[in-house]
Amino acid sequence: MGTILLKNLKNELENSIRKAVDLEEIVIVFSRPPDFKLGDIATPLSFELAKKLKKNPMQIAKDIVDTIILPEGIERAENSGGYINFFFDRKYFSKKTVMTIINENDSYGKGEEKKEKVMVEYSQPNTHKSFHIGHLRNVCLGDALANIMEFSGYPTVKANYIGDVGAHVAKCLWGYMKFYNGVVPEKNRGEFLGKVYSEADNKLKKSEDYQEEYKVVLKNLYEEDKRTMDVWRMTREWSLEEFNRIYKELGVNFDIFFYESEVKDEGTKIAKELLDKGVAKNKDGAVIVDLKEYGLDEFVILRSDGTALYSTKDLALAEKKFQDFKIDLSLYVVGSEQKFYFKQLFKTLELMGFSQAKRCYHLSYELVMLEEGKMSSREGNVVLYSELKDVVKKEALKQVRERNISNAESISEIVTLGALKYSMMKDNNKRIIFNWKKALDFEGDTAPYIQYAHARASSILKKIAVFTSEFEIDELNEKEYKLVSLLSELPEIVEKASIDYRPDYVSNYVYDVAKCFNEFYHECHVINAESNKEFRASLVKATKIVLHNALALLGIKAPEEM
RNA sequence: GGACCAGUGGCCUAGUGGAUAUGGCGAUAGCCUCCUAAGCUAUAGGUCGGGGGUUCGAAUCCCCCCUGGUCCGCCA
Repeated sequence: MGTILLKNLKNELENSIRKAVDLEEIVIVFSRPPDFKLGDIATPLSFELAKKLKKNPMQIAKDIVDTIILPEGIERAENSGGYINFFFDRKYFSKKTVMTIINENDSYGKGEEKKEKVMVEYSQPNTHKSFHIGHLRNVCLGDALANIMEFSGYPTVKANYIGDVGAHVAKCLWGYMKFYNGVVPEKNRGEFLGKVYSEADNKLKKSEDYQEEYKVVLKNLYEEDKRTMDVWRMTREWSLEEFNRIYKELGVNFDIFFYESEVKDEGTKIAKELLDKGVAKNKDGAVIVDLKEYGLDEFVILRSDGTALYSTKDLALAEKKFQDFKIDLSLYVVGSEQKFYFKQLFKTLELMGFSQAKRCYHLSYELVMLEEGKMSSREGNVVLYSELKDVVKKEALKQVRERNISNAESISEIVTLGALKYSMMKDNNKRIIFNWKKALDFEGDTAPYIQYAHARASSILKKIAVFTSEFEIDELNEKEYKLVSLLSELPEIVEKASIDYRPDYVSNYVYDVAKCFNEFYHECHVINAESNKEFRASLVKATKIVLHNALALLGIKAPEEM
């Protein structure tokens, strides 16, 4: 890992300020001035000090500006209404930044290697149900989060946890055996099961006789009746095949797959052990952990009939993660409706004595909804991932063909997946109201816009006969410098995203970079540049690297042309 | 009833203690003999849900209220 210029400058500057102020225990906050003309970084420190020193903030700022010994690379400090604004040696900064990016290339933005091992659990689809656009949000967010953790230096394990047991499976199996027994669809077998599930659920609501039949299937499933298990294994495989096809298409690679069916027995054992240890207690035949003193109610960890619950299995899975995989941080990407549940789970893990319980984090996200309301696999009013992908792909293909580009098929695939993923990357505390018009929009704040900027940068570089990363800078104009300045921020953005678990920091950033590049591109010619030609070429290369690296964190490919 | 999340121009959105609130969509007016127009430029559009408070400074923190959503299940 090379030097992170911007961060180093800030550190050195902080030291200089400390010396100038000569006070212990002050927190120095930096911000960006609203305009580059005012400086490169600023601090409102004097307002903070005014209280302590009982002096006018303007005077304090002036004193600091007069006495501070600035580190190398920072030209001057200015007092502006109490703010202290610092000006970089911009040519030096630009040259250093661009050269650093080009040298580090794919590693630019990478954080220092860390010892703590992270596991990100995401996707967690249920077999025997359809994979819809709500599931897509989870995969996109989870994969981006895992990529960000890894890039910021944590050894990271990408984990999936498949829900292959439970009532929904029994419903689907009942429906299959009742109405489709022996049917093996040619293709899209997973989707077929999704439809069977929805149909079964509907019919079960309407008939008590059906209910009785279903209960037998449920019992058979729990008791691992041979015939039922055969159908279960076959259909389960259909769903898994479909999931794997989707993951492959999305370019998502899990390191490990867990299955509910594999941890339920271990979970049952744990629940009983907790009962013996006194961590849990018996209530009406069920095993519960009393969390009332933590404001978390009672947590049921085993049914009174002795069968496993979601919680039972999650306890076993967590133990496996801590003990077998030796992870230090455990991140769960799961919908926000399970917030309370995860608080209970983490508290219980803590009571079980796992030190890692404090480093468990539930990254929650809100639903993807349709304009007419919530989607429900049960109701069957869902937009399937495959439907959405096909429609978007068709539009992308149409648009690529209009542009006369040779490998239309692969480019349109890249554009399609980029557009889908990027749209899922928004603030996870907000609902996404899905609509087709927006899904087919490739302009403005979208992935294709960013990919397009990358393609243009690539195109320029191809047209430059001799590329040299040796350059001097004459005069820097505003567009050039603004771009440099933004590019210098990637390492900090990645770091912040990994600390706050916020993939959207990266998606917002990469959009800003693309926008800034487009503005630069329109104002500053590169190939026929009258000045700064070599510098601009290098700047374009650096931009391409930053766009590529940031998009890669989001799991989005950066095409050479489009 | 209790808890949590959200509320920013017509719509979507950035910003969670700092300077004049960021962009996008849509609208209007321009820019392809010039490195790809999936682009760029300009214009119009704002009680940052409402009201109090803390602070030198609040979209951001505290309190109350309104609206929408979620959870409080031996479902996941």
